[in-house]
Amino acid sequence: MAKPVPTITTIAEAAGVSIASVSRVFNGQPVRDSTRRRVLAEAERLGYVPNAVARSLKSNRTDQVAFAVEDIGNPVYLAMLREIQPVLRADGFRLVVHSTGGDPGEEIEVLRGLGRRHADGLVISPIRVTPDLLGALAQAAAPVVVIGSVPPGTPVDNVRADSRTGVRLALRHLLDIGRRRIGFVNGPLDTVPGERRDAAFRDGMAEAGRPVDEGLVHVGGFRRETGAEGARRLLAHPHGPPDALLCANDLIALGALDTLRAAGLRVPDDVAVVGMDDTELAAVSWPTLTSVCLGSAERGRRAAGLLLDRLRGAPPAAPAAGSARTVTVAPRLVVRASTTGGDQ
Amino acid sequence: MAKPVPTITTIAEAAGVSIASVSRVFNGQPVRDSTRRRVLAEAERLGYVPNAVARSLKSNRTDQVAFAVEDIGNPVYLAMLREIQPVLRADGFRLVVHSTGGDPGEEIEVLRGLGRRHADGLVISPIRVTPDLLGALAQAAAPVVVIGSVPPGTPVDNVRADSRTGVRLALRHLLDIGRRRIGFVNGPLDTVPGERRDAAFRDGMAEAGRPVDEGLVHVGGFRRETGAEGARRLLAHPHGPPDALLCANDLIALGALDTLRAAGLRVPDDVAVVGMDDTELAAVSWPTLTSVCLGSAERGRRAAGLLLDRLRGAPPAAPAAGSARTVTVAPRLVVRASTTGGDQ
DNA sequence: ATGAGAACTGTAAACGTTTACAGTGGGGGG
DNA sequence: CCCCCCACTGTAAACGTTTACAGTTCTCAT
Repeated sequence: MAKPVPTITTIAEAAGVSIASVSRVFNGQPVRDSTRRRVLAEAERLGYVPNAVARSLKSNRTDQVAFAVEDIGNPVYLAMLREIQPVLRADGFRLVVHSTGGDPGEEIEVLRGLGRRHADGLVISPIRVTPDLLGALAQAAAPVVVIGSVPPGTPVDNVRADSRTGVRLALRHLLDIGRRRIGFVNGPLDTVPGERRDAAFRDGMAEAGRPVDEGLVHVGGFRRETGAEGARRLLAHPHGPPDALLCANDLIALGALDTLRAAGLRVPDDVAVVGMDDTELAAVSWPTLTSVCLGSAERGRRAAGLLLDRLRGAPPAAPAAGSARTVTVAPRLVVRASTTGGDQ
Repeated sequence: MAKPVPTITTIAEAAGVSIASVSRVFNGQPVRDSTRRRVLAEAERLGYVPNAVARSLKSNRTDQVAFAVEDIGNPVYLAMLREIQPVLRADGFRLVVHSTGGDPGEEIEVLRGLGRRHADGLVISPIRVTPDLLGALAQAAAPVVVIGSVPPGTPVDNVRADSRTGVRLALRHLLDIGRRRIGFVNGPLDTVPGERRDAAFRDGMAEAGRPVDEGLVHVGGFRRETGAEGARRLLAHPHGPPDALLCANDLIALGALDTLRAAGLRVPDDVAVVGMDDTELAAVSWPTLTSVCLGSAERGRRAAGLLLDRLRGAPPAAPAAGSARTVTVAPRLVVRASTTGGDQ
């Protein structure tokens, strides 16, 4: 009852040709028509399927690309995944997904995996950029594209959002609709996005000539509870609640909406709320959420494109010194009811 | 400037031992301590990393598992993915994700991939079960677990939801809160979930002794627009709008909420709304959405478990005739504001 | 019919491992 | 002091392909 899996040799014998001919048939190389037919017939009859592993061993390609993020459930990373997958697939690559939980150790492990030849390339969006990670990036055994920011000089292609402009867009919008006391609820400052958004908020306020009231700044996680909790704290401000809330992502904004609603404050009449990332949640919440679109989908698409360039180009996998490319995706403010209250 | 990637042979020469010893060092087999140290030192120095492809060729394992769904962006599948990944990872498997767009051809292609040895196993959630697909399932070259229903006798482990009970829970709840004219907005009838939910709705109504008014049944896609459009049609019913709406998934329900709000109807006072799948959207919408949890997360977890059983067990990969296991996950009604209006 | 050349085919080596089997050497019991 | 056994190590074959090279068979012009 042992059913031996047929190999190229099995087929060669059955068809009375050499293994080279069988190989050629399956690689579309020139073969006499009668030979091809015989081989295909036997392959069909015996249920032969070429072994991709053996092929990889010779060709040194796996036709796989890895995608590593903190949590694939995060709508931002999901949006990237949805764009990356079809682009790679069109070029015949399969996608291996790694949810690292944000652990730099695991991220480095994934980078190592490139050396093991698990994948031909990697798109990674590290949430914390440690020196170890940078070291591993520099020595990666296959092309890597980073979604996010890396220090200048890092020899790696990268696609970044422009938080600074994004925050500025949001602040300008809030000022435009007449808000003056603007609160800010952010995620952890030791993450790249957290740190960026903090700096951008302060710069943006300075640009607008508004002092930052530390009593109106709250820092927590990029989670809904942080929004709820931050809003509670800001509402208790001695000078009364702020008239606008800038939240470092949509989840935080949703949490803030919960608190505001519970406190009986009207959005946007009493407090305008702006989120960031423009995830699908923004369109679903009530009121619908004005949000800064940082272009996750586009970042995913661009990253996949950059990676494919390297993958298609001959071996010079790692960017030759100085040839690392940086793409910056422009942010866009998507105005909804939580700041204008009109249409819903 | 060619930097030859070191192989087991390179290390063997550098350390003055045989390749067998190097191999043993990296596989934790008994080796004299001094040997081990020398090998590890050279490996470190030369940056040797074992080649997983070559290893796979010998061992006939890839340490990869594939997960194939229609659209990985769908919250239901995403919930599965989030559970599957850590379970498999704990056993050392990487996850290859396939978004098939619901094309049976692509699904069959993924099944074929098992024969090519792309992966050691597969979790698949086909949205349409065609005869071809069943054939491919029966002949899969590696263990497969189906999330969803397959005809009895199909030699494949599967994990299914219990739509019937789920719908019954929803109907009973709606009846309990005094609703009598219950509308139903469903997805395509030629998909497994669509067909199941339709049957369940009709059975459930029959059980409750309520006739089904076809004017209160709408069929479209599993999309938000279908909900909006279905609600519009049902509102125009000659006897007036229904007092409750059962929607075949949360997206449909959200669309319905949009329409109801636009029409000035109050939810749940005028119309109660129930969704299905209990995705994160349900908790975010306004009013928050009562939804039938069909246990996607648990289905994912169970599926991963079943697959691991097969993967760990010796070669009898395919279930021996009749040993296919079926797990049914119990549904649960999550009551929120869209039917009780209380807490929000 | 013959030869040149094209078109195809076969042989064998290589890809980087794992592992059965056959050494090799040293330590301890007799 | 010898021998046996054990622990370790080395040799070589195998995994299933691709491909350089050499060999074979055609085709066609002469």
